[in-house]
Amino acid sequence: MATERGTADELARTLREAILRLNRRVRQTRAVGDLTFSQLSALTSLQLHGALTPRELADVERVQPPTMTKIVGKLEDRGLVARTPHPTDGRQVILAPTEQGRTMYAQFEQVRNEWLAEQLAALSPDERDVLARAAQIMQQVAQA
Amino acid sequence: MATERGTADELARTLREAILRLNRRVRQTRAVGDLTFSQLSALTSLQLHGALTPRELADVERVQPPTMTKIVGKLEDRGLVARTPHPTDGRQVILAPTEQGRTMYAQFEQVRNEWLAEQLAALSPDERDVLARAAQIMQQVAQA
DNA sequence: TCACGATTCTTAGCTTAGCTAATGAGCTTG
DNA sequence: CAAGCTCATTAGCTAAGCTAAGAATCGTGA
Repeated sequence: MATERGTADELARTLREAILRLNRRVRQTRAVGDLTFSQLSALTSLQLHGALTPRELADVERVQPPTMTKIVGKLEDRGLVARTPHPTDGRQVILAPTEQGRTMYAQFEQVRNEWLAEQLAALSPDERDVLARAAQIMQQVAQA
Repeated sequence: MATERGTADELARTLREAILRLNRRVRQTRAVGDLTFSQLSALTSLQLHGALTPRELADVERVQPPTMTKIVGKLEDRGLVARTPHPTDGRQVILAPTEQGRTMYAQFEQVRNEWLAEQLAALSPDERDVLARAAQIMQQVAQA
C-alpha cells in the first residue's frame, strides 16, 4: 500500500504537470474570434444533451452556476445558444444550441482541434491508444 | 491515412475534454492560502533547474514573459522566490527559490497532490500505467 | 567609438475563467 | 398561506493569460 501510494504521488505530480502544459498549449492555438476552450466545451455538452438548464450544464461542466451564466452569456451574444422559459417551472430556463450554433460548432470544433489532431496523427497507433484510454480514465477521475 | 486522421480528430476531442475537466477538478482542490496551479508549477521548475532567468522560466512554462512576471511577483511577495542581478548581463535577472520556498514547496506540493493522488491510488496498476505513459506523451506533445 | 538594432524585463491594459455572497423570483410544503 | 427552499442572475473579487509599449542594457558594424 505504501508503494501504491508512493507511485500515486509521483504520478499525480507528473500528470498534473502534463495536463497543465497541454492545456496551455492547446489554448494558445485559439484563432482570433474563435470560441474559447470553456465556451466550446459548454456548447458541446449542450449539443450532446440537446438541451439543459443552466444548473444542469454547470454540473456537467463541473463549474459553479455563476460561472456558467457568464459562459452562456457569451454564447448567447453570438447567437449560438438560445434561452427559452421552462414550460412548468418559472425559475428555470432551457438552454439549447441554435441552428447557427449547431453549424458553427462543427467548423469551430474542427479548427479548434486542428493543431492537436495534427500532433496526435503524428504519433504511433500505440501512443494514440494510450492517450485514448488515459482520456477515459481522466474523465472518470474528474467526475469523482 | 484518412483513418489515422479520423481517429486523431476523435481523440483530440476526447482528450481536450478530459484535460479541461481534470484541470478544473484539480484546481478546485486548492486550499485557502495555497499556491495556485501555475504558481506551484513555476516554483517546481525553478527547483528542478536551480535557477533561471524570467525568460527561461517563461519558455519552460510555455507562457509569455509578462505572464511570468506576474506569477513570479506573487511568489516573491510570499518570500518563496528571490531575484538577484545577473553577474554579467545587466538586463537579466536570476530567479531562485529561497530556503523558505524550498521547504514550503514540499508541504504545498503534498497537499496539492493529495486529492489527485488519492484518486489515482484507487485505480488499478494497469490504469496508473496508462496514465503514466500518457503523461509522458502529453508532455512531448505540449512541447511541440 | 558610437549609434543603431536587438534583447530583456516590466508596466499598462485588456479578456476570460473561476470563485463566493447576495438578491429576486418562483416553487413547495406544513 | 407563510416559511423556507431552489434556481438563476448580479456584483465583485482574484488569477491567468494575452498584446503593445517602454526603459534599460547589450552587441555589433560602420
